[in-house]
Amino acid sequence: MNAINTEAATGRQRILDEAARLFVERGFASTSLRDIATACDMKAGSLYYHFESKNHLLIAVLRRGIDVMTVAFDDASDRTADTDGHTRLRAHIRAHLSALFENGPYTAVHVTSFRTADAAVRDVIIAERDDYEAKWSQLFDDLVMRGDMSADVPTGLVRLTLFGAMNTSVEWFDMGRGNLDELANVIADQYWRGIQS
Amino acid sequence: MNAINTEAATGRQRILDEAARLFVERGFASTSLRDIATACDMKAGSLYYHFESKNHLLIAVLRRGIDVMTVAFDDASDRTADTDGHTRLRAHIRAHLSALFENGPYTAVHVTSFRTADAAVRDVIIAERDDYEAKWSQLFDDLVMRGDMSADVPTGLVRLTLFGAMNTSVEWFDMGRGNLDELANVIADQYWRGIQS
DNA sequence: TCGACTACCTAACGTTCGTTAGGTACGGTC
DNA sequence: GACCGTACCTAACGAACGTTAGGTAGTCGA
Repeated sequence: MNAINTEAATGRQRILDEAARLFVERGFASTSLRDIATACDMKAGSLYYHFESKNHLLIAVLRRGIDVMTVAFDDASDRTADTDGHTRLRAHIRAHLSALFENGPYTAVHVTSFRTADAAVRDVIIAERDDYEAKWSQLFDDLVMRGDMSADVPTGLVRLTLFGAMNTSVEWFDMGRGNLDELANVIADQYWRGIQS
Repeated sequence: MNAINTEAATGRQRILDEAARLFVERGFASTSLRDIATACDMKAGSLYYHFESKNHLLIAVLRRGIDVMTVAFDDASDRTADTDGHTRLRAHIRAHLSALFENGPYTAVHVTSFRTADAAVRDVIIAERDDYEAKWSQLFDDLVMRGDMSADVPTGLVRLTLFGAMNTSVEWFDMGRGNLDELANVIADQYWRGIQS
């Protein structure tokens, strides 16, 4: 499947892995096809056997990022659909963080390289990514409907700030030092209860 | 001073303005010195009269971004130091958003171009930017000390997620459509009270 | 009137980039 | 053993990049 093995894959999969890693590390524009090829023990021209351009490679990486996010979200929904609001929110936050840190660098590329991608790339990806954001909208709507969440809350804006809070963690969170469960709890508690005493 | 005039400045100031705007719009790596020069009605080589390299230009832009943030923060502190916790938090959130949207694109460059900047650039800037983050840490410490904020809250993590929530707004907030006061209120309420019913 | 200084321009340098055309080694199939 | 598709490599193209050396108009105090 999309298993992240202990050691590197080969061929097309290897290219996707290394490209995603480098896009997150240095940004899309600062990563050359020669950089990616070298990381795969290949030459730059060889990448064109698998991808017709650098932009199409980026599209493939972003697509996989959406897949990873979506699978994680749906899994969280399956596990917590019948629980209380706080538990559901925390599970979905944990799932998004999992997509960012535990299933390859694909989802993180959305955070670091989507904004400055060519309009042609963004147009292709936006529609697919909107489906993921719609899942979050539905989650918030459901929380309001069930009375778990205050109806006064502007769910659209809160959802956007929550994305910001989660996504920016790729800039400072260190999987080696920090604990992802703990981070998910902090964000969930903060969004649920607030920080006032 | 650093006034943002109705129309473009000249010389060095003009270069900084256009460079910051383009860095936010396309990203640092995707903005060429020829792009910046053209926006200033200049030629690429002329930029070297004012800046010794593209990286030094980025440093100058980032420095100004820190200035803008810091001035906004201190101003908010002066105005609300003696008020309640919620008011203080909202004022500082509003100040940060003001730095991002109302005082030129300088601060926004930190969000979009700092992460992928050369290590040499980051090293120069990090120390100066740490001072700004320390101001936020002190604010949180003070809120806890005065009993406004729960002592259970991990202020370090919450501060990082708050930065994420605020900063990512440069990707979706539209000054023409949205209201910055309203956005500041939403974020402040959410962080203070939470979203639970 | 004269240098000196400021603020640019011109033209080019060497490098790196995405991309392409044509070639090659190799495993499987008939 | 001829053939073929797969998965690469080699070598080069033109374009764009950051950067530099040297030139030039305008301003200004002496």
